Formats: sequence, structure tokens, C-alpha cells
Amino acid sequence: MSLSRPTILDVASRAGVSKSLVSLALSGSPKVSEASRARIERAARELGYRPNAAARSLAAKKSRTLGVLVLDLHNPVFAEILDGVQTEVRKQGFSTMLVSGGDDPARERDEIDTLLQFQIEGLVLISHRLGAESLRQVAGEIPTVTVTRDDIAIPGMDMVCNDDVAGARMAVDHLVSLGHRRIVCLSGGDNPVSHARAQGYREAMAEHGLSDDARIVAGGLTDTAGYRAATQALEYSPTALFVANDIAAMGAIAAVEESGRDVPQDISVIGYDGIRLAGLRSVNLTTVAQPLAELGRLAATRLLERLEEPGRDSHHDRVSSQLVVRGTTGPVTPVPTS
Amino acid sequence: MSLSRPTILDVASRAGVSKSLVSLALSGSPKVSEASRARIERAARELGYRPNAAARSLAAKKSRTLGVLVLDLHNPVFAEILDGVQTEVRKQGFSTMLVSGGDDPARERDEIDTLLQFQIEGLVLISHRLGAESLRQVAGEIPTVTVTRDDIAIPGMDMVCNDDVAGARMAVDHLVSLGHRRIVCLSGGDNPVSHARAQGYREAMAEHGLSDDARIVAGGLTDTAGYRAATQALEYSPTALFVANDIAAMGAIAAVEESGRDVPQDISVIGYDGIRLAGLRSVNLTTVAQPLAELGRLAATRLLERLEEPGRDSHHDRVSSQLVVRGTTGPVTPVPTS
DNA sequence: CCCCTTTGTTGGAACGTTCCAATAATTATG
DNA sequence: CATAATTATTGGAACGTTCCAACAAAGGGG
Repeated sequence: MSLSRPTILDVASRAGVSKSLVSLALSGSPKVSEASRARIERAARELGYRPNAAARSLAAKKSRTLGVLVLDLHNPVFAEILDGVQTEVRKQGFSTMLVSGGDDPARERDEIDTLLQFQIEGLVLISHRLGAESLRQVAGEIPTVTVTRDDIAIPGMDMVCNDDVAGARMAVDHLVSLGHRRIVCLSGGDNPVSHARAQGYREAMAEHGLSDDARIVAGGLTDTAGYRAATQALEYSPTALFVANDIAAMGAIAAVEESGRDVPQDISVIGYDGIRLAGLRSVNLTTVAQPLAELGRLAATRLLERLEEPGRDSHHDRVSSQLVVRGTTGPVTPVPTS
Repeated sequence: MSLSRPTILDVASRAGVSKSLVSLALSGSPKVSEASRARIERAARELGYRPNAAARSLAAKKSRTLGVLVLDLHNPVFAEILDGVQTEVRKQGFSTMLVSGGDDPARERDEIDTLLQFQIEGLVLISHRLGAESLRQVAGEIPTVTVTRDDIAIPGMDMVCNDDVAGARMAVDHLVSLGHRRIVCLSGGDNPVSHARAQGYREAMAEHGLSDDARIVAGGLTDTAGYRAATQALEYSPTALFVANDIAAMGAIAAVEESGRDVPQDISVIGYDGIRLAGLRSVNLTTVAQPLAELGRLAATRLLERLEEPGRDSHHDRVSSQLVVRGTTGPVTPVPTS
């Protein structure tokens, strides 16, 4: 009966060796004879032995587990980054413990606390709502890497991001190359990422000598926010909209179409992020795609590197995004001015 | 210095009591005097004490942690169920450890194994690809509840599902009430959930005396699968499509529109699941909505109940889904037959 | 005023590992 | 052939908790 699970001692007695040798053998130490190793492995298999991670972590003073906090699981951007993190962490023989902040700073702190109780060795923040002080505190306690946000730099903390300014410029360049001039930016609201994207928009418009046409409408990162902002933006009779993210861009498209205009015939729309959803046939959104899984993979790599070499300088990666042209942008159509 | 974290002993000596009393106080035992409790809490706070979950789990022989396996994090259905699970589990003072099966049975087994090493007390399977034998084995080792799948019944294992047959009938009823008769079902492929939905379709068609019009096209649960199946379904010149899930329904809509037909003017489309995405303005999909978060909440509840009372009979919940009428279904338009 | 209960408090033994220093067995070296 | 070096193996002490039996202190009843 498996009333109580077999322990290393059970394996040891069945294999006729000491518990220490079992420990050695199962952790793959080279100083175990082939004969013993075989017997031990056999005994372990037969008993259905499974090491107790709690005991291991206690004795070894390391858990081989990383904590991952995602801002909000519903946001596909974070889910896709997460996937990259998990794949890489797994590959390196670590486990992950995942919590969701539910888009609430207090809960975020709380969840990080739980993570720390489990003796995680490092922390991946897939975006977060922590203030500078909180973040400093957390990063001071445990090796930390942030993905997506790079506004708060803390010595010893690594950051992995895309270059939002450059990405936004790519979007504008694309629209301009299609002949657009009256390009309105629907911003994503008051957060570092959205600020950077709006900044890139401004810079690119200036470079193309379109500063006078530059208009930024305050929006948000949700479907509804995109819809509202687009409705408002229509007053400027734009030929193109650059929207802060893909989800909001979908809302914007709905607004444009409801107003009786066609996308991309009358108005081109470009988003940002490159979530899978944007690639669905019925969405088919042109967007600036971040390499989401790659972002996650890189974050995991950086964190694991730091565990090896705790004192090293902060790494600050900026991976480049890529324009993905689909069906929501097209050449500006010369319309007889009404 | 936090070179090594403070332990219960540090707290004890600072508060001038024994470690046992600290343990008692921090676990909220009533037999600790107010004075001691206050001193202990103060000391703990001042030291920044944080209990070591590994040690606790080892000593108490319980981890107060549940394992959660989701079939695939990218699928919004599972993410939304997960949210319900986490909320409830959290409320009851447990932690969750989440892993993703990556839609691969071998990896699924592997991840469950990791979970078991962490001494989880129960397991939530948010869908899975395990065979009957594997599932039996897992459920034999640890209290388990499955969400979404209820085809394999195992004594002592609980199941929480929506009634797919009834849900599919609701979809058909809705279409029929709008005057549709040539309703084609785009099935979700060879899996229990899709079979049930196809079954509900068949039954409902029969009830309405439309057995002769019933057509099932083999599809899948992805955007692309929905697109392909819809393309094929158009040969039957249907006036409505019942699609196995929302994502595939979005693919189907793309196919319909590409063929030059309008949704819902020429063809109505209804999906299944009720993911948030379906509610986005630009999607606006009519669907049979499962109470996803509720499903998750209920699963967590059942599992926690079982931990209280290990021997009790298997619970098998069937929660009902709800028709959400949006913009992709409408009355059949009397068209002059071509 | 002694005994009995109740209320607080305590030390020590688990829990299942890892790690280390010590030992046993084997092989190489002069 | 003794000794040194190497290779395998071992017991015991951690790790930071919880739990339990035992104890001290304080009231309460006779």
C-alpha cells in the first residue's frame, strides 16, 4: 500500500546499500559503481520511488525552482511569453512555479511572498505593477528579471524587452511608405510601454516631416478602449491608425467599420505585439510583432546565468520586433475630397 | 545581513520564547497568550521572517498546495477556467502549482510527476490527454478532479463539466427558432467533447424533424480547422453553421466571408465555449457560453472537499451553459432560389 | 492548603533529503 | 610486498519546520 510513499531509505534497503549511495546514484554522481547504480535504479523503479522535493530543497538549501509572476493570465501577450520561459527553464532542469498577479499590485506582492516561501531561487516578472520601492525590495531579496518593462533599472536586476520606440517607428514607416500622412496614434494609456510607443510614433512622424499631422488620442490596452479611442480619432479623418496593441487595434477596427468605413480600403490599422490571435484569418491584423516566446526564453536564460554568477552586472536586452504585414493596412486610396 | 534568511529560531530568541511557541503563534493557535503573540509577531515582522514552505511541508507532511495541469496555456478556454480555480484555491488558503502540458501526453505525465515531487495534496486537470490507464494511475495516487472531460469515470475521482449535448441542442434550437433548417455542424474532431457536441446537434436536428438536413463536416478546434471545414460545408449551401468551438467559429466566419457571403445576412454562425475573445466588438460571436470561471471554482471546491473527506463518493457536476446571442446569427433571409 | 484542572510554554523527536568526513575496498607505485 | 593513491561506500549531522508529551504557572473547589 502506498499509505506512505517510499523514501530513499526504502530504496536503499531494497538495493542493499546505504541511503547515501542512493542519493549519490540518483543525482548522477560519477563515483558510483555501475553495479550499484543499476541495482539502485531498479529498486527505485520497482518501488515507484519519487524524491521528495521539500526534503531535497531543505537539505540542499536550493530548490531548483524559479518563480514566475505574470501580470494577468488572460492577456495573450503574457501567456505567449510565459511559454518561452517555461520551455527554457524546463530544458535546464529547473521547475517553475507560476502565479498570476490578477492585475492588482497588492495581490502581486502577496503572490511573490508565497513564491519566496517556496524557496524559489529566482524570479521572472512577466510585466508587473510594482512600484520602484517594492521592486527594489524584491530584487534585493532574490535574483530577478523583468520582461516587457524596463523603466526601473535596479543594480543586479536583469531586463528583457523589445524596443518599443523602434517598433512604433517601424509601424509609422510602413504606413508612410503606403502613402499615408494623416496617421493618428491611439495610445495605450499611462504606462511605460505605451509611452514609449507613442514616443516612437512622434519621432517617426517628425522624421517624415509629418509633425503637423501627428495626433495622439488617449486610449487603453483593451478592446473597448481601442473602440472608444478610434471613434474619437475619426474626427481627424485619418487614413491610418497606429494602435498601442493588438487587442485595442481589434476594437479600433470595429469602430471604423461601424462608422461605415472599410479597413483597409478607407482606413489602415496597425497594431502592436504580434499575438497569435492577430494572425487568425478573420482578424488578419497587420502588426509589429515582438518575438514573444523568444523574450521569455531569453529572460529565463539571463536569470539562470545569474544564478551561476550572482555578482555580475545587470544585463539589459533589447530584442528587435518585426513588421508583419497582413490585411488591415493598404495603400492610401486617392479619394476626391468631400 | 540576509545572507541566510531568519528562521523560526531567530524569531524565538528575539521574542524571548521557544521555537515551539513561535510555531504555535504563527499558525494562529488559540492557546498562546496575547502578550506572547504580540511579541512574536513583532519580532517576526522586524526580522522579515518568512516561513520556509519546504520545511513546513516536510514536518507537517502536508504541503497545502494543489497541482494544476492545463492542457495548453494558449487556449483561452483553459486560461479562463484556471482563473476560477486559482481564485477559489487561494481563498481557502492553499497555494497552486501550475504546469502546462503543452498539448503533449508524454510531457503531461512528466509534469504531473514534478507536481507529485512537490508533495501536492490534490490535482486539478484542466482537460488532459491522458489515457484511461494513466489517468487511473494518477487518480489512484492523489485526489484528482478533471474539468471539461468526463468520459473516463474513476472511483474516487471527481469531474466538473458542462453538458455539451444540452449546449449543442441550445445552439440548434436557437438557429431553428430563427428559421434555419439547413444547419451544418462543423465538428471539433476526434475527442470526447467534440463527439458530445456533435451528438447534441444530431439529437436536436432529429427533434425538429430535420434529420434529413443534418450534415456533419469533420473539422478541428483551431482557427484553420474551422476555416477548412467551413469551406467544405459551403457545398451544402447551408444557412447556418454550428461550430464546435469559438476559435474554429472565427475561422469559419473568415471562410464564409471570403466566399463572398455575409455573416449573418447569408449564413449565421454560432460557436461554443464563450471565451472573452468572442465578446470583442470586432468578433461579436453568438455562442453557447460555458461558465468557465465557475467551472474552475467548482473544481477547486470539489477537490478541497475531498481532502477533508477522502473516502467520499465521486462527485460528478454538470453545470449548464448559456446561449449568448450576439451579431453572427440572425433570421434566415428568404432568398430567391438560384 | 492541597489537589485538580486549565492555560501557557517547552524541549526533543520526527520529516526525507544532501553533504561531509571517515572508512573500506581496490588499484597503482616504488 | 608495503605503501600510496584512487575509487566506492557509509554513518551522522545538518536543513527549518510541526507535533507531542511533558512541564510550569495559575486558578478553583473541597
